[in-house]
Amino acid sequence: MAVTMNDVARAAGVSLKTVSNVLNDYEFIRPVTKQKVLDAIAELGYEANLTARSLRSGKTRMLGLVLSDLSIPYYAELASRLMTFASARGYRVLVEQSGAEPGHELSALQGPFRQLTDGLLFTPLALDAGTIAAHQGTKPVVMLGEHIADPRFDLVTMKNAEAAAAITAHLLASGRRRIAVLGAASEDTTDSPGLRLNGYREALKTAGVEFDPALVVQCDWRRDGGASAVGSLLDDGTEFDAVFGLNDAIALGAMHELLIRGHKLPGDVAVAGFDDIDEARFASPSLTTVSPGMEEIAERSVKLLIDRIEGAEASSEGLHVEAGFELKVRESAP
Amino acid sequence: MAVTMNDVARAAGVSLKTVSNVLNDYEFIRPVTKQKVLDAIAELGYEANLTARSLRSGKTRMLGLVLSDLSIPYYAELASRLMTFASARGYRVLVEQSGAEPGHELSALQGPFRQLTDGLLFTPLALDAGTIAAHQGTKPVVMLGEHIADPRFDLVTMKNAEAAAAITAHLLASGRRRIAVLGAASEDTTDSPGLRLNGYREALKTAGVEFDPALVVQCDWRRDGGASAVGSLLDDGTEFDAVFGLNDAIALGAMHELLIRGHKLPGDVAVAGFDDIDEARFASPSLTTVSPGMEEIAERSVKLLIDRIEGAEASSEGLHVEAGFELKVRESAP
DNA sequence: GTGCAGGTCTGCAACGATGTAGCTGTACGT
DNA sequence: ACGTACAGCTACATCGTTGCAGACCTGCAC
Repeated sequence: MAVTMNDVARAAGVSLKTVSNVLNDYEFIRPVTKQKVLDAIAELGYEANLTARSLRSGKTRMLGLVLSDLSIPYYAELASRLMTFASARGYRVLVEQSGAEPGHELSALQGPFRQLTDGLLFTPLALDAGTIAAHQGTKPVVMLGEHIADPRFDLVTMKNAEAAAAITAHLLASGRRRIAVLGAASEDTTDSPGLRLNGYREALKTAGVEFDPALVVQCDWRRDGGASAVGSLLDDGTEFDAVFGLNDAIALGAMHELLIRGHKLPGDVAVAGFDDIDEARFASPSLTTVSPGMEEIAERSVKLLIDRIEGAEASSEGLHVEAGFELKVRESAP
Repeated sequence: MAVTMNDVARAAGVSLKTVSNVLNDYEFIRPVTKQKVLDAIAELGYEANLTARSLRSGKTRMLGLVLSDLSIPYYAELASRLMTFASARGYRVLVEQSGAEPGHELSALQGPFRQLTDGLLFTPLALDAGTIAAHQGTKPVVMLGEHIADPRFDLVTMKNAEAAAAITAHLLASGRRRIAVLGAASEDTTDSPGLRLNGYREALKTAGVEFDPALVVQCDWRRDGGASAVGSLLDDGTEFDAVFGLNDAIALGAMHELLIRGHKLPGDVAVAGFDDIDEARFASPSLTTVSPGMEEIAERSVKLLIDRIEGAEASSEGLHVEAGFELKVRESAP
């Protein structure tokens, strides 16, 4: 059996509660008493039982992180950083994979997972704002990403439209005029595909270049999505001199397909992505992309969530945070 | 306040303990009583308090996963699969990043993290077997990877030597004779660099090709490690017609550097890796590598650990499991 | 009719911590 | 000298569940 507070109390010759008070930094304890307790703790090798503490206090000191799949590099890198920041504030992160399925997202929001955590970092991909609002419960939730931009929720996101516009402007500045966009989804402008597409169109308008719907291709946000999307453009005979993948995976997949089919990069086609995942730097050619400030997103979302949990952030409105972005010009689109 | 068992008991007109018995599938309950309880649970929307259950039962139904860094693709993919398998058996996975630092590994082994989990999936990178044995405590631990091959521990690993030999043999079969090895560390043959290097040497011996120490280069197991390692070979003027990166990241980094310096792949140099991470398929050229059976590793390690936790696996000896591997021949070394 | 087995259910204690209330003793103002 | 304030500590209840022991009932054997 493990050492309990009771054992410590007996060894130190004080009451159970005094041990608890020492551990919780209660103000009014004589130094001599405190020392007796600390000595007893050290001698017995006592460690607080976190489960018991959770039961009594109602806090677990864990943050829930809901994302679709940890094997997606963007999420893996984000999770890693979130854990680091959470750890610095004395919290752990418990990850739940939703597979982007509404049922899983909902059960992460309401089910036992929720009980285990004091607050949620939530990347909603399948649920809409109304459903989330109806089931979010009383513990704090911070939204990550931009699928949900609703004043009711706290949200930490990136400057999707501005960054997409900046990278499009970069392609235009290098003389490209027919820029294919891969990965667009609906015309919905509240999610990241929509916002990025919007940024692209804004940049075209600013440059006075006409928008051509034939250059916009839907595809999965994965490498094979990008590969087949650019493949279909080539097969259709659609002309283009640049490709903007709405994320790096798409761009890398497209680059791969273009190289296989014998196109020269960036000579024939310039390629740009979005996210600045690690491998963008090491692709051949290295991928021009935009870094959406993941470090900042991780830091600020953890801070916001913990402040909500601990009551330090009391505003009743949802706070919206947008991290800064940075253009990363590399070989694929100099 | 949340609904408790007491509320359910009152609503169903039975005792607290009967509700508990229903939830725990106690054998001797009349169907009619069980139904009353289930109805009350449904009506009140009762959900068991996991913290209280943990305190009472001493089980958390969480598995600890200790790895160096979740942003490393291999670990991210492994973690994702482990979570899926654990979830199928009703367990969650709590991840701890050690940064491969001995202090962090040790605290994951002994500290509060351990309390929160019923068993540990441990990737030891910095600690030696003796230290681990001295601090592993009483809860089950399953080692992942090959840093520790000690009969005292359960171990799930891959066929490092055999797989490395197979891929080396493949390079030899295609006519390559001077195969550089990137990522070797010490001469230690118990860790993965050592085992893979050994497999390489075995394959050379079998083919009657002499081993040349000049072709073995130490480097970090990352893309930039591979890039600078192959760079130093080129700078030194060492001749080689193939590169075997001891993992895919090294191989991809090397490939990148070779392409930048104008070498033709696989014409001038064939490149092979190890791990079959997702991006190996999508690199240009796509990377020949060996798949170490990650799916199998994930499945069997979770099964072994949970069987230990639940007492289904009682052998007192450490069990050693080796997953099968599969050669993935692609463009970089056809 | 009594004894026994065992199905069905109940009550109490316990897991290990924290919250609340209250009990002392000293310092201080008047 | 006495009341008050508060530092410093203790005792007890409590969080929501499960383990243990036993009560009660029914059916069957003798």
